[in-house]
Amino acid sequence: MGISDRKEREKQEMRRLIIDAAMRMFVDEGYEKTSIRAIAEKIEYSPGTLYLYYKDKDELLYEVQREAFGKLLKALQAKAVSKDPWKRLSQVMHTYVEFGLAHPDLYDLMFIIRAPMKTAEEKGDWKNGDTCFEYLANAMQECIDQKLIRYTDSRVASLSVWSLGHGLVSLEVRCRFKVLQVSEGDIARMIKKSIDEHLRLMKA
Amino acid sequence: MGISDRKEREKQEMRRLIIDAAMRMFVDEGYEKTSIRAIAEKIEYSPGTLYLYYKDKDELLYEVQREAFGKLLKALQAKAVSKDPWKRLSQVMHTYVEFGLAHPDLYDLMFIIRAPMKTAEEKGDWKNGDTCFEYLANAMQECIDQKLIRYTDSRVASLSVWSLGHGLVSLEVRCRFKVLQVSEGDIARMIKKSIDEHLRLMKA
DNA sequence: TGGAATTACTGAACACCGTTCATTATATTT
DNA sequence: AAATATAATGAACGGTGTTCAGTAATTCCA
Repeated sequence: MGISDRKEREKQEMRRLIIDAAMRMFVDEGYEKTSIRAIAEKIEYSPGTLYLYYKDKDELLYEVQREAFGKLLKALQAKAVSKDPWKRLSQVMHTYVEFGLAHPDLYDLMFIIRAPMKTAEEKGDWKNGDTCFEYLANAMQECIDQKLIRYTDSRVASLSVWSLGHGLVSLEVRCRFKVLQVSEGDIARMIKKSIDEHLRLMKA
Repeated sequence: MGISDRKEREKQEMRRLIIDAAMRMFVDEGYEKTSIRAIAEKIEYSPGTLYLYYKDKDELLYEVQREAFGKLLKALQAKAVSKDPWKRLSQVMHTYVEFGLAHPDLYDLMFIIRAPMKTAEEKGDWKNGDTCFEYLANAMQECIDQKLIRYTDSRVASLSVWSLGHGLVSLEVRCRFKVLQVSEGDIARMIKKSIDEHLRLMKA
């Protein structure tokens, strides 16, 4: 049946059109400040139309988040590929933090804002987010298997390094490091050093 | 001049009335979900009146944030008082994380949400926030002076432990640890362990 | 003490927001 | 060509933060 195929294709194209516009606007203006009306205007449809393709703004964000995790995953697959798990762990961390600092608004909607998790809970999984975490967890597990680090519980170890990375990125993008009274360039250097030092301390 | 004294006193009382209501409601419902109208109704004034005492919602948050940091500071002064800087460092970290997990909505408006920093930038300082950070920085500096830890740069060391603590709390309160597929109780234990392990690794 | 001036407060109005739904336009099927 | 099914619309609903002309209360001064 050719017609329903085309209909399905057109529907997917419409969803793409919406998501592309939404992603660009979320990144340019932030999630909260981007209105459904503004997205609709950008793609030259009426506000109501968006609701024929996505059930609410939260679902829109869920999709954008999924794509954002896809980007992070691609970055990991490109830059964190060392066979040596210890090296790979370091690559994962630096890639993660660099991604966050380079795309603060994407990072925001992936890891900081509250909204999206509503839909994520309903759908029962955190698309691509899971995969990104596994990337870290695998490197960590291999490190422990090969007794390269001083942790024994790989879950706690993963929790720690992820939290450190997230803490560094999120305090930075939310301007909380202003309290340090240090120039932006210095902060960037200190963030890198912070990761390296932590990895150094972990080393068996 | 007694009258203008009383006027000033009444003005301060009014500001207290507003802030107390705002804080309670921010904590109960969150910042975004608390409307100016709702605060006004709670204290039985019209919405416009609030604007005679605070210039916008952001300034309201700035004040609430200041009080929240006051609470954290009090907690630190109560629970992190060991003479031994190493012990004190551990007390600071555990107090910080316990505070965040016990008061997630306060923590939210202190360290996570974007809004308040606008006013903080205008006012040029982060009231009480600075003092809380100094509490950590001092303990850290003493540790380094006494060569108790393997860091050399106290700023990087402070950055690291704060980021770790913040990462743990904020990923938890924003439900990102769901990816771990672990029960809430276990996560709480892993968070504590994560801090202890990190301190252990830091030890000289 | 009584009228003028100052201060405090109000609440309707403005320009937004996410979302819904009866209506209209388009496309497909019979 | 008419009937049906699908797609899109945009006005309307109940909400938001904020402003401001108008009113009520208080203080001041003759």
